[in-house]
Amino acid sequence: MPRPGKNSYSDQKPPYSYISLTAMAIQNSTEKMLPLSDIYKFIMDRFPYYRENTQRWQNSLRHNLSFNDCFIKIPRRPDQPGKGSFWALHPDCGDMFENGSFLRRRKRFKVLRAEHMACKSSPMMHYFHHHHHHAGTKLGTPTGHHDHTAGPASTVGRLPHFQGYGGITCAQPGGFKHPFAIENIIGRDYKGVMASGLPLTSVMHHLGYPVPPQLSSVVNSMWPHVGMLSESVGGVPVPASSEYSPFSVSAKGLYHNTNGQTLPAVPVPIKPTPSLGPVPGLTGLQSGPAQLCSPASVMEKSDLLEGKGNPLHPALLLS
DNA sequence: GGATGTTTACGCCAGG
DNA sequence: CCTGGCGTAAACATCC
Repeated sequence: MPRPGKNSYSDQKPPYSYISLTAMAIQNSTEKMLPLSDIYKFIMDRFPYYRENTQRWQNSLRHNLSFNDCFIKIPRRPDQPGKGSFWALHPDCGDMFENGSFLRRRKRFKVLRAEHMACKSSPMMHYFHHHHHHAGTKLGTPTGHHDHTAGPASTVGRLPHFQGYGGITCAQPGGFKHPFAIENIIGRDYKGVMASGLPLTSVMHHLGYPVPPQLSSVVNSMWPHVGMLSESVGGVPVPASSEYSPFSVSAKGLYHNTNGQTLPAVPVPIKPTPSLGPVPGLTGLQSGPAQLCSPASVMEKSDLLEGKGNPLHPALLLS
């Protein structure tokens, strides 16, 4: 029984990974993208646990942003001052927490390495025919430890969904050379953008450069953070309500539902859920600073420690 | 110089 | 027991 007062259970470590915390913050934003400092702020506002040891967890969080392909960096427009880039969710990362656990995903989202190479050299197939075998130069850890960095050999051919930006990103039919030199437009940031398989047009659009309408419609359909520039998307309906679904990391999966199957917007816990419904409860967060609920509320908190079990957290039980 | 990104390395641990 | 996801430390680089 936690002492009522300064330190109560509410500053236990929340049962969320940095990835889920960051995804929450991004999804909660109206533009679906946030600068790093605002991600920090979101987390610290809602989780007292993260008001301490900031150096430690913020380093970890930055590591996650860079390391995980599910996060993409979007450069600031000239009219948007501030430090650092915006961070958004890769449109193809889908529902990363469909297993109901916000601590561990079923599978790490990785962008095919071949997609990166395809941007540099059009014939790409020979890349992983040769390279992934003597990849010991850089990707294999020197000690022969297991491959933490999930190199291309382990992911190639493993992602059935990454299809469809290739046409937009760099491999336009007939070897399309982008009309504007993107390297000049966005400077050194183009590297990170291209490396994440980000559609070229979205960057151009975001930066205020003209984008052919037939391309921008595709872009808008899967890039809500680039949207708002043209509200009517030709032919592709953007579900307006689902973008605010509680913790709607999965909502993006709806945008390009490959087949008829639509994913549930709300992850349903598979793990033993001791009490309460499956709603992870982020519903009221989309607008406004969302006051924290009083610590008298529902949680069991006995098994919250170390994050085992129920993915609910009192700080998220809002609205 | 501090904030922001990138990368490598390693330990822990849950699941298959 | 092995694999892979995650957290953490740390050493950089870059940009304001």
